[in-house]
Amino acid sequence: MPKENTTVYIILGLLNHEDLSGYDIKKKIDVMISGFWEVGYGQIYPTLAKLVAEELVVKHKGTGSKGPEKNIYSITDKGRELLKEWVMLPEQKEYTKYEILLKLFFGSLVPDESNLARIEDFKERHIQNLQLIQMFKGNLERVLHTDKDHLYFYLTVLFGEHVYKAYLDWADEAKALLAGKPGTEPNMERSNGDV
Amino acid sequence: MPKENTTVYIILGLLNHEDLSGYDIKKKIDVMISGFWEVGYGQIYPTLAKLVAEELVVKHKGTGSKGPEKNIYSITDKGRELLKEWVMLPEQKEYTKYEILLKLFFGSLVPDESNLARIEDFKERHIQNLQLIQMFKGNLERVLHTDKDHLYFYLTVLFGEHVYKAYLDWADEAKALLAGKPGTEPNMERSNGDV
DNA sequence: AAGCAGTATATCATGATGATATAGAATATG
DNA sequence: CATATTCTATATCATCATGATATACTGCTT
Repeated sequence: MPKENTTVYIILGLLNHEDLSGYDIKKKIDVMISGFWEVGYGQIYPTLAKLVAEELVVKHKGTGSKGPEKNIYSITDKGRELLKEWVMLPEQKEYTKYEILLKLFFGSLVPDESNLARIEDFKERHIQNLQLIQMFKGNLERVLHTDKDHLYFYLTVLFGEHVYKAYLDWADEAKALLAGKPGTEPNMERSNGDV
Repeated sequence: MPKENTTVYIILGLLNHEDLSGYDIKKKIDVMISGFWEVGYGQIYPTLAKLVAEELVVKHKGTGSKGPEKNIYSITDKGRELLKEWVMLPEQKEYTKYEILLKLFFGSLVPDESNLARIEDFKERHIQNLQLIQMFKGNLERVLHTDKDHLYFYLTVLFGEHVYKAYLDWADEAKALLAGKPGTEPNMERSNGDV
């Protein structure tokens, strides 16, 4: 199978709900999607041009609400069709890249304090992420039954919560192992990840 | 900060242990590193050429053991230095992209059976991954104290185990939520992920 | 002898990243 | 009211990454 431009479908999916400018699209992605798929301007604007050329979206001048003039994009029936086809496909790519694991993998090049500090950094960062996503989760739970879309969003938030908790659990175990302490094996007092 | 070519350091890190050909490097990465950072030939060969040009590695004809003639690469002192500098840096990039979450996010476009099947696919895939990594883990535990490098490798394997278990836990919860069943909240009989 | 697995290097089009350039509008500060 | 800062908005670029394909030789099987 050829390499696929996922940005196309993210944009179509967002435009399926409402008309947006490139800038709006970026903001929406940052808030709701960036947790599991990041997209930058360098991908958004060229893709929008491509979508216009293929008549999957149409571009029109935005009646400037505030700030400079916008280019507003709307999805076409053709675009809606392509979007739906994509969502129907079972294929689901997955990319994960963790520089921390690379550096740990080559960890014998540096003192263990470096590796421990690295793990500590990682943990602190993801404690923040977990708190943030749990706030999202709390807000969503209140409106979970008002709209089916909220449930789908909730599922992605739940995913983040599980994964961040796994990160924290791993960090604790890894620190204990590196510090040479025993007693991680019984694993009975493992943190439950609640913040 | 400018964009950094991580492949450079993966190659340097592997060559720091032993001389390898481009093909060997690819195999090593696939076995030991691809779980947290994948690299293809399209990245390896151009990077090797760049490393030679910068005198971080040297290329020499391999005395063909089997198959066609090899180009064998060795790290230089300059390369070793650069590698160590990189490992020392606290910076640790992280990319995660999950197409399944994108498709779930736009899940209202398709019937729920589609979404449930998608989650089931995801779960099956990662049950396989978990089994594989737990086999690795078992093998490593037997030699954990024979070499410090084994411990660092073990940490990366442990990470995978935690994350795959989190995936499976999430999949169960997500399926229950989509199927409309209550009773996921108490969360007392949550699978512990053992396979 | 033919076919197939594996070994080995290399390249290409497309996609993604991360930074930067440009510039007008809104808001705050003195 | 002038100035600075932030926000809005579009766009582009070099570099890196992806995934597929091309080429060709070796060793094994049937």
